[in-house]
Amino acid sequence: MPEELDIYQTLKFRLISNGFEHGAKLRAEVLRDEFKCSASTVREVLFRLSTVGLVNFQEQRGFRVPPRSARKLTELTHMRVLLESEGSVMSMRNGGVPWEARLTAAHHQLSHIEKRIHAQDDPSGLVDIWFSSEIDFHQTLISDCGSETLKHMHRRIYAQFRQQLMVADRQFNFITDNIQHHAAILEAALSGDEDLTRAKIHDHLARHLKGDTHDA
Amino acid sequence: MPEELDIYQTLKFRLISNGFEHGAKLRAEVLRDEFKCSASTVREVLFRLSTVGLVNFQEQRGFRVPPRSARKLTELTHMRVLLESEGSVMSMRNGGVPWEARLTAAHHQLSHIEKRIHAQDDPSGLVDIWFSSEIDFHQTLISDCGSETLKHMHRRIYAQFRQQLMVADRQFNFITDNIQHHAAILEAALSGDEDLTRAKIHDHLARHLKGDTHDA
DNA sequence: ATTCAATTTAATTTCGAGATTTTGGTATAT
DNA sequence: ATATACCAAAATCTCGAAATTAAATTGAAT
Repeated sequence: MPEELDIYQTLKFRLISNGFEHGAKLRAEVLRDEFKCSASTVREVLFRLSTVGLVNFQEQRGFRVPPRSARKLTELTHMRVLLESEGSVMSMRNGGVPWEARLTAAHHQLSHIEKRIHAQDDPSGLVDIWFSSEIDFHQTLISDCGSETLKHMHRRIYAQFRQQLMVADRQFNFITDNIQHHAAILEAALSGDEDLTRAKIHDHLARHLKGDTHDA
Repeated sequence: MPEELDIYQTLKFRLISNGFEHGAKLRAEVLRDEFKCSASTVREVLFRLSTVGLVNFQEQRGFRVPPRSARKLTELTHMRVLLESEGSVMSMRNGGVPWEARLTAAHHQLSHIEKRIHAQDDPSGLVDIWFSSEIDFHQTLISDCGSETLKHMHRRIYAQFRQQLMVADRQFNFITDNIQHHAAILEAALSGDEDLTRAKIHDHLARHLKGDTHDA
């Protein structure tokens, strides 16, 4: 049984959902106890996570959680805009009606969650569902771009973006805007207007592009 | 001594310069003899090369050189156009005169090599120099984009592009076009015309884009 | 008191062997 | 003849300890 995959997934989820402190050291000798395996195994997993950019590795100095950096978040946002815009436009050309159907479905699901969150006082129980729905929508957006390379890069960037973005806003004060943003992206994509779609994707992420004022 | 770095660099160079057959298996137990080290060490190096996308890794099935694929080359070219266009335009805005100076210098060097190649019958001795000059020019193009993330992604993509692109054209029949392309990119960048620069970068790489008419 | 060097401590990297899994071939049954 | 089950060979993965290197501490000198 590739138990290593479990360790990989567990660590990845924890890294993305800020289960570690930014900049914290990841010592294989410590993590071995939690997963009841050898230090070498943890080491390999950490190497693979550095593949995805979720862990920093330095020769002779071990592994660390990437430090929090407003600049990096800006850069990652910029890349997201670039990749998602390009991928969406390509999907609009290649995907056809089946893609529009899947995008509509993904948006319907996301919209449903976001409206529940918006109506609720304590949305903490919906965080995980919202999280995966948000990923799903944005991945569907670029799913028919025809380039595995682009999608692979986007997965990397998105994961790092999540890791950088501390969701301190547990009250989801941004959810009102998000509902409109996502609807606008869907509408633009279905209308076939490429420039408008690019613009709406940019607007959706714009708040992360300037100086950071992204928590409450 | 971090002898592992030597192994990494050696293998990386060999992978990029097509020192292995595409799709070939990379067995740690075999490579250990060449580098006179343990199989585990080679294993780690291969993991790190899979980080850069130069080696494919599959659970329980070891490491392989990525197979040759026309589609992948197209995708990588597309990413190069996307990243280099964006990075160039950002450099044009941020870099100022110092960047223009460095770009001019890089082009001068590259141009010199390419003209020598063009004039010579057997340019095989100039391959390595041309190779590094070409990298340098394209990296200088995006060097002042202000995003380490973008540059990091570009390095990955460029290395994979090189790996995919079998330089079967040992006679450098493309060199005539390349001289004009590179000059056109330089001229456009110095003129400050962003759209023209994007267009020239696209034209330069267009021959690797199959059946896909990219936007202008 | 501060700086620098030597020493001690802690962490990382390397290693080869044993355990696990895949692969390839052979035999048996349908 | 095809398919399935089983077995042997080879490759991969895991492990814990030894070797190497970085970090922390101590101590001496300015």
